[in-house]
Amino acid sequence: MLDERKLAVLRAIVEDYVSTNEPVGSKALADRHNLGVSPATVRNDMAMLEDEGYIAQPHTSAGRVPTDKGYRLFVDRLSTVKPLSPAERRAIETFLGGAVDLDEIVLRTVRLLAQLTRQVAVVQYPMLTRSYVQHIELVPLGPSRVMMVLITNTGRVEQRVVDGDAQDFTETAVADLRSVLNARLAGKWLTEVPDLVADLPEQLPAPDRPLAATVLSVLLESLVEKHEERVVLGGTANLAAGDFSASLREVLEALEENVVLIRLLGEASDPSILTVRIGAENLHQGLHTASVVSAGYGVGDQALAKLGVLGPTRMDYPGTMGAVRAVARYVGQILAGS
Amino acid sequence: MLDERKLAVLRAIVEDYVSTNEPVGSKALADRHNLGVSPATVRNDMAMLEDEGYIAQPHTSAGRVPTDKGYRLFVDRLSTVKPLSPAERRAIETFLGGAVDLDEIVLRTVRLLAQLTRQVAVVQYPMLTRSYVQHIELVPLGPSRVMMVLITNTGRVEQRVVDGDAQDFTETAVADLRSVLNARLAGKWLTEVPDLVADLPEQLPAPDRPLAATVLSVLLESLVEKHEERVVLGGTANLAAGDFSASLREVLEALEENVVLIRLLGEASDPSILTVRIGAENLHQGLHTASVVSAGYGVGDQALAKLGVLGPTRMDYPGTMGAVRAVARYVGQILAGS
DNA sequence: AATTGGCACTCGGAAGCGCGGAGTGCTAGA
DNA sequence: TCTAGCACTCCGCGCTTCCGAGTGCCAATT
Repeated sequence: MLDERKLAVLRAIVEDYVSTNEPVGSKALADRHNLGVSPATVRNDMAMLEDEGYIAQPHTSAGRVPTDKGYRLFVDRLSTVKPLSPAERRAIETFLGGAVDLDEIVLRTVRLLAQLTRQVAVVQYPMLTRSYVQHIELVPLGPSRVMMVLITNTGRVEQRVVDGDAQDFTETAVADLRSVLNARLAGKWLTEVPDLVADLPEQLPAPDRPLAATVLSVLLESLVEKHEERVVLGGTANLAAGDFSASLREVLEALEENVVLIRLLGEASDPSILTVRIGAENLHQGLHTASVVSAGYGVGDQALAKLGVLGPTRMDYPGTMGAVRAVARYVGQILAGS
Repeated sequence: MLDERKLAVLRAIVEDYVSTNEPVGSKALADRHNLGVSPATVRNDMAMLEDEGYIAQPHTSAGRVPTDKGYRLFVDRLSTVKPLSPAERRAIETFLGGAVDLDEIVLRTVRLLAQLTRQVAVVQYPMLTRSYVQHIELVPLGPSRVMMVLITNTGRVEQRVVDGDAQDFTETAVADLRSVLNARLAGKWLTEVPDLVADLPEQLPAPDRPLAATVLSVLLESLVEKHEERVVLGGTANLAAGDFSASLREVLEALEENVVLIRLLGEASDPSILTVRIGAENLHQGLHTASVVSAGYGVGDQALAKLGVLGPTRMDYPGTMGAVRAVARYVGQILAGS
């Protein structure tokens, strides 16, 4: 059905349309790309491609524009991820290299991605569930208030204030609980934590139990609740440059909701496997005119979180994919090294 | 020069233009607002107002539009802050009431402001410099790594990892330093901290000094560096609704830079004193088509930080000012209560 | 002296018109 | 199966026209 040449035509249409933002016609196509056939032939192919739903014309007697389905085919079979130029690679290295703590790494990453792709960048903080406990600290704040600080190997810190209403927590009880918790949990995966502490209150001397119960409930809560993750946005200004004008409001609204952003990046997959969602493939209503290119990143073969960019469906997929993949890899390296 | 009626005309122009977004002419003006004079008279006044630079016409033979200077006069002398409706007050209370920790208070505040004003909301985290030390915690992470956690009375937590290269920090040295630091600093203003710890290394036994020096340098650094504050944005989607279309990119770019946002809110002033910056009064280049309404908020008469909204110069100033003032007050109350 | 009515004038924006050109589909021939 | 030719479509552009809201000015009125 779709022979080699028809695919070449589709590829050419996508490439031209992406770079010019104008419907592309048979003549221009046959000229610019040396397909070795006449415009008339190209027209036939285009008619076929249109029947199959890969391209469409905005109005009769205009050129063709790729449909979501067309972009899909292009991404799946007609394009190869474009590696970055050496200059870009160097830029990444120097730009990310200077980062000191996790916050800064994430911040720089998002800026870098936005700049490289000229689109909106989204970076998720490394997931708690894929990390292990480095240390748990309990800090007495007052007679019945304790602050719990959970530190993970990825450099992430979660802190919560534990309020025990009128209960009195003694210093020694706090100290005891701290050492027990660390003995049990240090080096363990966060996912194991609930099991590991289930029987803990019973094992403690009676006076310590109320404290332990309260602290544990907060600890577990923080594991569940915050593994809905934090995301950072950058490059929103790139939305102003064309394409979205009509649906701009919807897109901005979607980007304001963290939940939406997290869903956007999709389920975690292996690092350096690229996911591309085109147009209506995005679950969220307001993003039917947008595409998302995302990848997991992490240390080794373990995905800690995802990052990606969002742009119009009319997007330079090979280039964007190259940038996302490269950045994901570098961030992994940086994280591993720190 | 500017008699009572001319001012009334200016007020009417501003109000009409804000609500209709169309240049307002003498006829419509004399009709809608019962000024008791004929269109011809209004025209004379308008000519005068234009000479003085309070209004301008987009092109010959069009209605008049307020200039920045016109808005300025309107805000300073012709309008009164519009109090919120009881329904809105209740909405604020219930919306902010449910917040549990500082992060959530700030988040809800920014959403609330954005929704209430239908503009972009900016909220600054309570300043470190106006807070006092609640507790300092040191957590050993490894042989030569310590985490420092600084907790302030406003519920804010700063944490830093202190890396002592190859130096060995003993558990007892850490414990000693912790208790000394807390004895000296608990309850003290953050601004006093540098003085209070200046002579500290010398007063400690020799073996503890390297640790103390390293930790202190990080502590001081965090005070200086992070008092450039964190800000949170909300309601960016409201930018899509008109007015900015041309300068949208610039505005979005400005909003991405924290430094700009902080400057935007201006120097801290007393709570519930409203600051209004109109058009070119904003320092930042890209924001010459925008206005900012901001206010300090805090507990008692102490301003901890600022919050505000950003919108087009064509903005409902009385309403916006009312909303900003009300929200600032409520946030102060909430903070005081927790 | 301030206000008003009248009047001529201006100019932007919408509506209508014509036209060129890029693009298409179709058919007949290589 | 591809190509050349041809008739047809329709968008976008520029041109004109026209309408009306709005202005400035002046003379008359209070």
